[in-house]
Amino acid sequence: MSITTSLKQAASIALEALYQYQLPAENILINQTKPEFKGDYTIVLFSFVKELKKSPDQLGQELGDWLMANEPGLVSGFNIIKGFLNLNIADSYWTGFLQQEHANPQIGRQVANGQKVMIEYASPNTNKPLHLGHLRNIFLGWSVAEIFRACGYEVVKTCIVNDRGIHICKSMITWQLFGKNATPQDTNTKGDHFVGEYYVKFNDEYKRQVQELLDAGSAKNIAEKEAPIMKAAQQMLLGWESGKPEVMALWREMNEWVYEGFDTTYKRIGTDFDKVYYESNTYLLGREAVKVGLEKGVFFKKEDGSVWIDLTADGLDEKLVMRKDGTSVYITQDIGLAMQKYEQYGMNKSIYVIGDEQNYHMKVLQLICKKLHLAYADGIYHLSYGMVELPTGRMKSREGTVVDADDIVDEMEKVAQQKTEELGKVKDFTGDELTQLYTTLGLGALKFYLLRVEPKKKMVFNPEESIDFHGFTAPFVQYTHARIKSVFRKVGETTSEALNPNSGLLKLERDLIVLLEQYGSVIEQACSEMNPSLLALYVFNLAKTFNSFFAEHSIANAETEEKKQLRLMISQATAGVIASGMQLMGITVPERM
RNA sequence: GGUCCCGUAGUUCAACGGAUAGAAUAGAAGUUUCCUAAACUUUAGAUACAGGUUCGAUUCCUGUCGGGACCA
Repeated sequence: MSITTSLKQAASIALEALYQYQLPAENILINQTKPEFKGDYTIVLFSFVKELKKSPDQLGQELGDWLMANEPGLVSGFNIIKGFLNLNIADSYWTGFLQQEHANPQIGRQVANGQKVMIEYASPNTNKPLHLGHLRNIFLGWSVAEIFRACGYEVVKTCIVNDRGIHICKSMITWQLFGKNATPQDTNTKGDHFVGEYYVKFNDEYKRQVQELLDAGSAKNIAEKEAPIMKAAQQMLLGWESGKPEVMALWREMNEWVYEGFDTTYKRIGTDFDKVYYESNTYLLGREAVKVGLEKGVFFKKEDGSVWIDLTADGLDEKLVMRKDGTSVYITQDIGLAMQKYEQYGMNKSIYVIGDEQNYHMKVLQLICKKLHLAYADGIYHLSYGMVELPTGRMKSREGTVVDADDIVDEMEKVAQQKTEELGKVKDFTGDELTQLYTTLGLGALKFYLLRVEPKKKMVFNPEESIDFHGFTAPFVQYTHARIKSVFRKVGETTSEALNPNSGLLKLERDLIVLLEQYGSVIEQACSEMNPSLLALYVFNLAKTFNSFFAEHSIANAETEEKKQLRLMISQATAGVIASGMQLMGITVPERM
């Protein structure tokens, strides 16, 4: 149990014992004591000072006395300033914690809880390569999956591939017209980039044709409709829908190229999926749901035969769920897929990592599932994240400002290489070791950069800042880990001797143990908020505090053997928690750098 | 027209309604006979505006101004 939980429970019992006042432990507010005051944790008294009709000073004194008398293993002293009861936690508590946890690889993690969570992320279209926005999505999805696992959940990672529709037909028709049977292999191009080029070319050609028609005197809306290449793409979509063999063959081949490209990128950035859904298989789903909804009276039919749901009572509007020609719309497919996922996996929670432009859509999806009384409706969560913008504003494909995923990873690794060579600390590494280090540092920096901001907030990707490996970055944290490992290589391991609980702790030693003790709570909070940025913040603070400690106190030449052991244990625990916390963000840490 | 999100140091990010609003970068000044200076120490700098709720508001409510997303 965490120290704050223990303190809350103790305080709750104290209030009952002293004043017969019942206050659930979770309603007691405990903060970390501000550095300018004496103490480790602080109980904020204001919330019950009024109820108990006592002065904050008197209340604090009585509560403090009670805690000292009844929880001597926890509380060793206290002081009261205004309505704040500052508690000193006993040194023996901290040394006991350190003794027990310093070598525990499972530190902060929870045992299996029997719950299953599904996380859907990445979810690309197959007409163009992945970009920076996908990376934020993928890193978030992966990290949240790891965090749930650390909290005892069984995790299923999924991806829905948007592999059908007009967008892919655009690439297909352009390849047919201009591709001269070229392939990714014989042009030595990554498959997803290869197909993406034809998508770009489609737009260029389309624009050209529209202009041609405008010049010939067509009205704008006519020209946009009549451009031959657009009509051809639409023809192709019809061909796909009716299953024309030559269209299907081309579609399969081009998608295959894209998947090869995606797989290369996924592998490189260290991500994968347990189950991949393809929209070409799922886009007809959901019709059953429409039928059920009509029977239950959740949906209604208009005269033209289209089916709707009225959400005006929930502050939304009327939503179309099936067109008059009987074809389903996105929301219908999503309901259908949600049903299929649940049938296959029976998960307790289903998390969708999708950009915030879909907030409305996801709200509607969940609401409809609730109204249909689907078993898993309450388990649906939209992990909504904000757009990644450039300092110049939004990325726009038309203006060529989209940051390609492969390019940015290349760039980051190049910077890692350059900085490593400048410092020259690992000249004895083999080529493979160096390559691995550049990936660890470059990719780590990128992941950290994208994860350190709260997901729901939009963020600015500043290329210059992103390649800065100082301050609030992965390499800073990784460096701390490498330093600790270096100490152990030189000084040796910790002994199994028990720490003396009464030898006293210096401020920075104590600060570090206090931080280490918080790790489990941080994971828990990151899980309940689905927010990896909390971990980024935490490991950074831990590394920073360790660096101060490292500069201030010697480990190898500690004043006594006892101190040396204490500091080795602190170091070992710090390295372990850094590695563990970074792993939850999909970031590895080096032994040397 | 309707719904939703966001405005914090020059910049990028923090702060369950809690103490003197924290970091990082950029700026200024320092630290290497000693465990990795990708580090450490010191310094200066911010809550868009106007009301309200209360012991206390960056946080909650109302309005204004600015930015963004979505629905039709």
